[in-house]
Amino acid sequence: MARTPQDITDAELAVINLLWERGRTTVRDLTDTLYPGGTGAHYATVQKLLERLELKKFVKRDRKPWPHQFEPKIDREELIGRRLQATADKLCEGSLAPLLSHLVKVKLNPDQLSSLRDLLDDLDKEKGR
Amino acid sequence: MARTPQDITDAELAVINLLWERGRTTVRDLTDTLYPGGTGAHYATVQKLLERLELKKFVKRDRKPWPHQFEPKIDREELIGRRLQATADKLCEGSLAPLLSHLVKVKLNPDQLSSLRDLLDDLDKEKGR
DNA sequence: GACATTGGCAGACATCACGTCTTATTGTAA
DNA sequence: TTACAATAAGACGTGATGTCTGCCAATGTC
Repeated sequence: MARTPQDITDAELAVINLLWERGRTTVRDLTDTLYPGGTGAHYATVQKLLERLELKKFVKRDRKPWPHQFEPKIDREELIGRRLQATADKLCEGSLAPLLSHLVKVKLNPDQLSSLRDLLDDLDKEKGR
Repeated sequence: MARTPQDITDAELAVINLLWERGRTTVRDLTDTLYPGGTGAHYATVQKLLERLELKKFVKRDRKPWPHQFEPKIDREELIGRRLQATADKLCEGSLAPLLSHLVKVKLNPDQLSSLRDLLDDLDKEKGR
């Protein structure tokens, strides 16, 4: 049985998290934040993670400026959707309904339930327009 | 950055999936279904997967009968919840709300939305009782 | 009871994912 | 051109994961 690689690994996630904050920045900036007082090795690590993220199309690299500028090509919302779908694929034959029903029945408290209801109402209004 | 091992791996999931169907059964039965006409090696593989699942408390082994009987200690629902929480922990600081809002806003079609509404109504009725 | 068959157990093993680091090359600014 | 920073390419160690071998224990058959 073949192993399924992660879309975005934990270390990669740390990088892209920062990218989501910064929007667009350099390896140097990311490294200095992720590893304050870090060595050249740390810098190379971040570089490698960005390289892999670029390969997987989760990050866009602008090679025009020097040094290169990086920005996320996926936002947190999309990643959430991707992970949810992956969970549904593995556990529910692709159907999202079981995820939803589990959230509603087991994981949500009354407050969250009521804001969910509000959210549904808002959507209805939009649709009605 | 330490890697986070899977709760249940893909190969293990194949086994526990079958366990969910059978409820309670033997290695032999699982192996014959998973690897029709399989060899002794396949049998040992299933055995090892079960051993690891037992270690991780996802499967219970009854050593009284011969051969041993296995049954799941976690059901699909619980595993879904676990995966959802893991996603929330990694992407939303543990909060489930973003998952929910993504599902509602992006992944669900009108039919699914309306059955979600029904589900909420049902829950309300139960609460009212 | 001796034997054949099946199951259990312990551990070896190969592969790959992942995080990290080294080294060499290239570009930039002074 | 010299010094320095960034890029590029790849090596490396560890551990997760899936698989398999080999040996012993339990069971059933004659």
